[in-house]
Amino acid sequence: MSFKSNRTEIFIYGLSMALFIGLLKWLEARFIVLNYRLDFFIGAIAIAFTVLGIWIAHKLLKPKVETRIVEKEVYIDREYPEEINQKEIEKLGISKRELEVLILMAKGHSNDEIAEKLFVSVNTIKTHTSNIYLKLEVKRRTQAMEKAKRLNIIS
Amino acid sequence: MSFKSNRTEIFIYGLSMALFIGLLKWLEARFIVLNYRLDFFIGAIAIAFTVLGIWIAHKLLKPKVETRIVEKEVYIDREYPEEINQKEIEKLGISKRELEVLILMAKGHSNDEIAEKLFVSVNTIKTHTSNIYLKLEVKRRTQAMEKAKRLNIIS
DNA sequence: CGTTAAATCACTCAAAAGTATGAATGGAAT
DNA sequence: ATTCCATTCATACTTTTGAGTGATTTAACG
Repeated sequence: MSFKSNRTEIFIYGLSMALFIGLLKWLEARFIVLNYRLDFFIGAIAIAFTVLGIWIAHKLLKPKVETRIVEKEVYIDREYPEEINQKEIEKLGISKRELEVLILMAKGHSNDEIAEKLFVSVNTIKTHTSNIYLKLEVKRRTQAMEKAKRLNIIS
Repeated sequence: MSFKSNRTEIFIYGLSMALFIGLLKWLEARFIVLNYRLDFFIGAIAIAFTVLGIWIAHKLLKPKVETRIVEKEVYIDREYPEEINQKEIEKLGISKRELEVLILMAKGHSNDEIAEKLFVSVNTIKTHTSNIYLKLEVKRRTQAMEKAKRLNIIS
């Protein structure tokens, strides 16, 4: 259980305690309920202090912090378009060949055309594209194009 | 104050109450503390039930939730925000709806996703895309993306 | 009122793209 | 020397996309 350091609440609790003790003393001096309704009296105290406990717990308990991440769109006007790309490529672990494929892909070429240009089979291109999608964390070729351009890893 | 519907906790609380009453009865029968240390006895009960109250509050009360919003900056590229070529769109005869489809397409959405976003069927989207390809004089969606961006008809 | 363009949808067939898995090779790093 | 990785390729299967055709509805226009 963790508490906030709220002196006012602690003071109120202490004051309540003092008041209850005072009340008890007064009742004791008067001999009103002590003999006949001791059960009831103690029950009342129990209930009262239970409620007090609930109240102070409610007051003093640290609220659970729920962190909510809100995406804030920040528009940037790029002045140096060719600056970031190489770092991003390395960060994503995109290989030379994959980059070649990515560039041709972004120009709008089909897998067959890319395969022809690079003198390899379509299957190879498919493997490359799949790996590109994994590394770019996308599902489709269009998303790969979009993300690659946004990250400036292609022009 | 709102409670979770946890019967076990309520049962435990009731049991505690019963145990305390039983203890009280036993002490009363024995005449041990009632005369001498009544203050102490009642103080102990107060403290015990305060603790109990804190405990049940901790257990049963819905946790306070403090929402902390953390803004995560998402950088969005906006090189030439206002230079979208309206003339080119008109020249190519691309309609409003086709432009909507083209924009979503360029963001990397599949036909299914676009259909869902625009509340129409996939067949409709296919018709639109086909017409877009005709008007842009391209064969594939990747080429459409490339050409549309090159002509600045999309951002 | 008829024409026209835009938008809607369906259906079929075909091509392209993507998934999953396995495997061979050769170069670089340890 | 052996591990690691990039590159290559294959096969089988699924999903997505595209082509072609036809049809309905609605709103705008003269």
